[in-house]
Amino acid sequence: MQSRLLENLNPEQLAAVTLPRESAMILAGAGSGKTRVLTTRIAWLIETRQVNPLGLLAVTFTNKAAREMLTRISAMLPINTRGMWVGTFHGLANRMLRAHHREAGLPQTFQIMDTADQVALVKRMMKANGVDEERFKPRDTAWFISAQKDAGLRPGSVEAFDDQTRQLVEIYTMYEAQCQREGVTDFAELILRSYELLARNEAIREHYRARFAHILVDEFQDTNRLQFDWLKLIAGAQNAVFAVGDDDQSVYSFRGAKVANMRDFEREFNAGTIIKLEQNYRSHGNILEAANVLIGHNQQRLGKNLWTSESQGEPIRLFEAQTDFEEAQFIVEQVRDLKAAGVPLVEVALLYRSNAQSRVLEHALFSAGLPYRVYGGLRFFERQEIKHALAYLRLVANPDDDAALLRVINFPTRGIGARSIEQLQDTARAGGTSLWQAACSRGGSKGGSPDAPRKGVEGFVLLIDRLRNECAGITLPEMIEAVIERSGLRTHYEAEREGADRIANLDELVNAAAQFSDDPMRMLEMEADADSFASQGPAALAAARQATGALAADAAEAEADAAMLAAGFDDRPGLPATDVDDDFNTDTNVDGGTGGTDGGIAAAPDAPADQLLIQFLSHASLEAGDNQANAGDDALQLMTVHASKGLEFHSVFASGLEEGLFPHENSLNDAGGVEEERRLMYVAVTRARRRLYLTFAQSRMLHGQTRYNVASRFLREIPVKLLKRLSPTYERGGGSTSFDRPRTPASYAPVQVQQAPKIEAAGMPFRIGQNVRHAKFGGGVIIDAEGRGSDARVQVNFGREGVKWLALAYAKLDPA
DNA sequence: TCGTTAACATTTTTT
DNA sequence: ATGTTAACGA
Repeated sequence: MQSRLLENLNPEQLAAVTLPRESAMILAGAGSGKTRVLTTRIAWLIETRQVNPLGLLAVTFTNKAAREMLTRISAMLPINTRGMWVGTFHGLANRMLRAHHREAGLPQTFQIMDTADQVALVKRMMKANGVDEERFKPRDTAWFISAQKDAGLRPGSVEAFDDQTRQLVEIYTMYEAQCQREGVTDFAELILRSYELLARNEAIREHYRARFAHILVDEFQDTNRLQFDWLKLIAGAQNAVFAVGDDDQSVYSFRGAKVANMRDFEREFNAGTIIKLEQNYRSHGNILEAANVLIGHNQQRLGKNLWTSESQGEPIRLFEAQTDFEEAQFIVEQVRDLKAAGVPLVEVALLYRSNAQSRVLEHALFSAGLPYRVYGGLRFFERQEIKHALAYLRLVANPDDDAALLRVINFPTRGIGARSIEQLQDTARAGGTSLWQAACSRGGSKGGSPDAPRKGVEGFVLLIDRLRNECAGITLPEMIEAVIERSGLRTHYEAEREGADRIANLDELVNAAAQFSDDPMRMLEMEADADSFASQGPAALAAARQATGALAADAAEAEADAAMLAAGFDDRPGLPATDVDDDFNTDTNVDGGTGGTDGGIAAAPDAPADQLLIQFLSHASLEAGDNQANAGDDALQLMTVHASKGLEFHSVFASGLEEGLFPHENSLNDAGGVEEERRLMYVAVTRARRRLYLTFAQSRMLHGQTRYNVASRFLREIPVKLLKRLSPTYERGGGSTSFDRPRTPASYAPVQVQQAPKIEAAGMPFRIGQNVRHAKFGGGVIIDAEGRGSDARVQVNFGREGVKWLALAYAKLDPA
């Protein structure tokens, strides 16, 4: 009997879902049902008993994608997804490191820095070691360090041929040592550490290899070198890696993603099969054809052509505006029409290449009273008041966390100035200790009345100690409340003018902690104690339970266990997940185990709240929270093209399609830059189901200056027959005037055209901002002028051909 | 220690 | 234009 799961799959999807246990690459085009294939395969493998839910590993890039996957699996199968290894690279690495922290050389309470923390730490290291901050900017240096880690390189392995690099490596070395001292990691470190753990520890490596017979990877085109190697290591030679990706949607090379990984996959993972999913279920024909032709301009492709059974649909609407302001006006009008026509605003996306472009758009939308939502601002856990509160919590969990200490030692102010901190740092450096230890020894006659609130370092030490004691027997939300009150954060923000929002956010943090505490999905994060027993069948589970006595973990595993039994997954010999040697337990998973010798807080068997705190802090670092303003309402969706990847909308506006902006001028230098920009454009186009607007403006306010741009080359790459010009000022060749605009609705007419700056050359037939045509360079726009009469020269931006100065006496320039 | 001013840079971003 | 950070003076 054929499983119901397989109904309604097309032949390629079906083939992919039901592939035998071997490595395979699924080339899944935009809108081809990629996520469906991935989740259906997981469900199918489980349903047909080819694998135990705990015997597979599914990796994504975002928490959102991981959640989506779990949700869909739950909907397809009556199993408890708790305990399954479905998550992000970072989340899973974190989970592994918590379970084997000793072998990985980390304290169980190790903290994860976000990018800001990382930069701050680099800066501290540079300052402490007298590195010239002019020559090495902390941000760039942090970037360098992450890039090395993403390539799998420790300081010793980085090849440094020049002085500059040598010094960077030196900073990297110091940074690494400091991280180790403090017991903190950064994002890249999680994966690198996890990689090294697997590489060095055969028992652990074999354990996971035996466990994960099936490995599934989403968005493979976004993997970097280290992630690729990590997968290879954990898969081993015998396990199957089911990789799904689309080389045409690779738009993250700037952060280390290697499209080439898709090509290398076949060879290095022994991929037996490559399946292309080319049927698009999302867009109408015209949109898809535009996308196909556009991406066809790229040379570096694996090759894939999307098709649809849908009709051609509407033409793609092209609008050329005089100014960015006018462009925004146009969009407002169109959105109103769409709304009037019954299209929900959440189904309408307004995309742009860079965040700076949202400003004009927002302004127009706001004036028009159209509700909108901007994605990509500050995330919840990145807000300063939240980071402050978390820093106190981090100190409670691990006082050696210098970054946390520095953040809050004088916030709210308690009279600890720069000089006190410097002294602390000297003491710490001299003794090779953390700042906390320095503070304890210095600030510290432990005597005195404990209730007398003291100023200075001593008071701070007292505060943290008191907090830690207080946190011992209470719940996580209570801990956070205690921190907010005791630290003085609440009082501080209450006194601040704009503090109301911050107080609200702090209350929200308590809320989030309460929710987190009883969220079943929390298993996404980790289950440090009993985790590595989980795969080993009921017998090992029982042993683990008995050994640990850790209530939280116990309950969780028991639940998962029960679910397994209910689904009939108990003790089935022969499956990779169950035939792990028992001695693995005693050898490698010592935490909270029989020994009980671990000195860490979390090792105490009766300390579930501490475990919860560690989990919550990981959660805060790994999932920075929603970056969307106010959910719920029917609002227009504003975001960068990058942020739109993976989403789809009824109608899409792709705005600012101008040379220099999209493709972005900074991308023109680096190799493959334009191709990546084109892929980005491809992503933008393929977000639309029914209607697509492409808009650009001849002039745009950027960095306080008016810039004159020419239409993006990508517009020219889209066949004219697919386009409907709502403003004919944009001409492709042809000598006709750019302004033969037919009667437009009044609302489309330019509202207020920015007055072009005066040119000193009186009587010159050209103006700044005017479109011109050159026999050799093609169409362009005048952006500057100088001289007069026979000396007159104009500077023309020809887009693709670059910006050139031309003498009017010689150059054949025609008004276009 | 805190508040003001000057300098500065400004693609894309998840974890 | 704008928002953030570094340096400076009360």
